[in-house]
Amino acid sequence: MAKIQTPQPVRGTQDMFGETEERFAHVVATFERVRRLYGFKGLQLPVIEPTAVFSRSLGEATDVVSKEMYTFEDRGGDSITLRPEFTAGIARAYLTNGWQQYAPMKLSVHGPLFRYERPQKGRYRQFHQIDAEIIGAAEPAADVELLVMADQLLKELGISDGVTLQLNTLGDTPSRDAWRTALVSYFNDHRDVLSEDSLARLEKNPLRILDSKDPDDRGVAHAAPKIDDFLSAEASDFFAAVTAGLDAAGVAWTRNAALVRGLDYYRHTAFEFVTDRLGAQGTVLGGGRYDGLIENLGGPATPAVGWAAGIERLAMLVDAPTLLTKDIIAVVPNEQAMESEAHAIASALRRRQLPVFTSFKGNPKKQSEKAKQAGAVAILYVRNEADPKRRLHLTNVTLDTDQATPFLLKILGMLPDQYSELSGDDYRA
RNA sequence: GCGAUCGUAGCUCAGUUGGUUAGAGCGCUGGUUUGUGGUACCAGAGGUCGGGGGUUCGGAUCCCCUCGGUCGCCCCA
Repeated sequence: MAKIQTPQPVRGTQDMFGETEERFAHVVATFERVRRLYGFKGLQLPVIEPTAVFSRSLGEATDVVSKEMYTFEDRGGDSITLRPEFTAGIARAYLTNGWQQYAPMKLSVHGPLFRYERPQKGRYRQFHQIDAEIIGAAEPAADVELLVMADQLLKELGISDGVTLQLNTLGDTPSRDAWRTALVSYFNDHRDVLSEDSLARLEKNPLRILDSKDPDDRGVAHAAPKIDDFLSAEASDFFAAVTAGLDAAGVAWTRNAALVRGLDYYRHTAFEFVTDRLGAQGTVLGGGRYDGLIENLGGPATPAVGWAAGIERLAMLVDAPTLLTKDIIAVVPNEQAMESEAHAIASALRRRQLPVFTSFKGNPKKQSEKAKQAGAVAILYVRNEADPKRRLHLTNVTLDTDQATPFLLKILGMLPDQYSELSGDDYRA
């Protein structure tokens, strides 16, 4: 009989467990806490959307739309896409639910996203982001609040040290278009020195040449026309208001005039929190203002700002969590006959909110070893004694001597009434 | 899509210029010892050497193809 081949996981997906999972959960929990501090409402959105949601809003020519989307036809013949980002889906929900009535809206989401790319460090085909958006606010104060929140989040995660906020403005639509035209003409005059990649960018996304990694491009890119020379008075004032707001809030930032965003819909503020600790994937959180997006989806002109951050990338930067469950104890029956009583005691303690480790099998010694591996601070042995008062014994494993007695009394207080006494000893000394 | 690199037991890895029955540690199972102190010892199970093809008397080892992991380019969080 042929051996059954175990199916392998889909490339670029991950099974998170143990420390990896704890780091991930810690990032999400911290985000959920911080976004509430700023009054952002939570959202749960579909993972699948009509393909047009993304193709119309991100720009047909972008890599995401042209070659990275998981798109398929469903049984009814409709073109469906697994979301490659949050913003477009949020904009769609805003329009189809009539949320204009709530504007301005502060929204947050987190969950899986899908992009068909070659996996590498900090990059997966199914990856996860946290995301915050303010829709329907044209004021620079909205940009500032989002950035202050991002800054606080990174600080609370304890990863702000190696991370810097890089800030730029892309101007309003007239400014951006004028700048873009100037860039195309400038780079066309310097085709001879541009790298092969950048020649392709010149056709598709000339702004991208500015942050090219190719040494050949750096010189020309550095001398390229600056957005500042094309900013309208309004765009200039807007950016000044944003930077003034950040300064007032005590958020550190650096200007990066070469910072551009990959997707078409960005205007005005563009920003990235960048680190050098993640190999090729330096951006840990990125976003900006996208005043044109909602119009692209057939809605009214609606100003909006937002950012997203890769949970996996944040999780890799977080210090190894020392958040192993505190005060977990193990309940071990001294012999087979005491097994059901031991489990009853374990359940009683758990109902009183105490984390309890139990084994399904093994002699007392094996169970004790397992308990220690699981991080139990103490082991409660259930002995085969006729007198309930003599039946329980607590052995301290890792508690300090001065903590041991209060802990024993705490456990005694949690036990069912028939156990009025609890002996104890300490093997640490 | 392109490039580099790796792929031997559940895990981390040895395996010398190609040479009999492919090894270790940890983990797992059973047992002995012990004072229920992350003890020590004994025994055991577990491997299509990623897959396919080729060269050879003989391939884990050399060659080709393929699949997968990792890292980089592109792009992006």
